[in-house]
Amino acid sequence: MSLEYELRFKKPIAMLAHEALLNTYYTASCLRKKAGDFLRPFGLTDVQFNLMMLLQHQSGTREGLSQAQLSNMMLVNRANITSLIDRMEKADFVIRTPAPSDRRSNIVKLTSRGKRLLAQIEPLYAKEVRRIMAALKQAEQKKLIAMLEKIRCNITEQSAQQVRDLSATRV
Amino acid sequence: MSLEYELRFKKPIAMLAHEALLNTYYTASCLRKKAGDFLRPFGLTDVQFNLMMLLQHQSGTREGLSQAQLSNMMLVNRANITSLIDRMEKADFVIRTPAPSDRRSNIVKLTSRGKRLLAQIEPLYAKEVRRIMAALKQAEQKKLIAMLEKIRCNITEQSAQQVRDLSATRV
DNA sequence: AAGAAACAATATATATATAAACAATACATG
DNA sequence: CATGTATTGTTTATATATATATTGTTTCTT
Repeated sequence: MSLEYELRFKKPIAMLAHEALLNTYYTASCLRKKAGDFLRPFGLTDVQFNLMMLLQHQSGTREGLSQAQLSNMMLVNRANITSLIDRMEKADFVIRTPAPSDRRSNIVKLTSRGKRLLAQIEPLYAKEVRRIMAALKQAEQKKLIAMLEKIRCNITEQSAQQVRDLSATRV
Repeated sequence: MSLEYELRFKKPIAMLAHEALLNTYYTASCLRKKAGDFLRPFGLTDVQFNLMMLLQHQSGTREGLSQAQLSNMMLVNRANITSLIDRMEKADFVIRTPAPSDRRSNIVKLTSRGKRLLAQIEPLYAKEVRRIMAALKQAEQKKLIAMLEKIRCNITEQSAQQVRDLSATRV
């Protein structure tokens, strides 16, 4: 099932590079939509579940992560972390506690309700992830990861033109 | 540069399948952010540019596409298409015209301003897409596309459990 | 130690995503 | 031809994304 077919395009995508890019974007979109459908019955969005997973598995020696750490880990900027955690605190999934060492910082932790819910969802989620990604053999999954890493590497790298533009503005 | 490193994870992602999924999602996110940065100086968002590209390259014999066609092609639902096109019409990039055959339907077309802007941006955009995707050889790009298609195919497919659930509700 | 720079969280504004409900129109079928 | 059903676009409500500006803290420099 090609992208063109799925999106009912009338004409093929002219550039292979563009087709690869659009496929990446569209697949991520489909994965998000699927995650949303899966999580909705539990009263969670994909972003909220992601945050809870981070709190559960990426906390350091002490429980919890600061909002800044969370926003770095989630691709969600600080502005959104505020309202996201507002909503999750209201739903009693997480709680803010002041950081002992830095009065600017909040440590976000899972509540017992959050932990219970996560423990319930996680095995089902893992099973569904495995089912979907079983489309690819393990070696293919590794290859996919490597290719996507290469692309990200080229995104961050500035083009020669951009470097020239920047140096021009500095004059 | 692994995902774990880029997102400053303290612990590795336990499941390969999950790592592949998160890589897909994160790479798409980076691509969108890059597109946003690239298009902002032109006063466009990535979604708006995408819509203009569809109007330019996917119109049939007659110029323009209906809002329903556009929303199918964009992963944006009808609700959003309305406000999206409101904004773009306000900015004089597109215009709604009544469909001759169906009084429910609007045909959306590029304005001359929209066409001029697109003509200006498109070659620069194509160049940047080629630069980024040059991280992969052509054969690799094809392989990437094929793998992503396989994943999407597994997303739409219902799991055995879901089928059981559905048939249960029908009783 | 005082000021500058960096950082954490919040607030605000705009632009998507997504679902759900609704009105107008088109269509299928008895 | 009448009626039920599907489709198109709009509206509303909630939840992200994103950038920018602001406030309170911390850290770095001198």
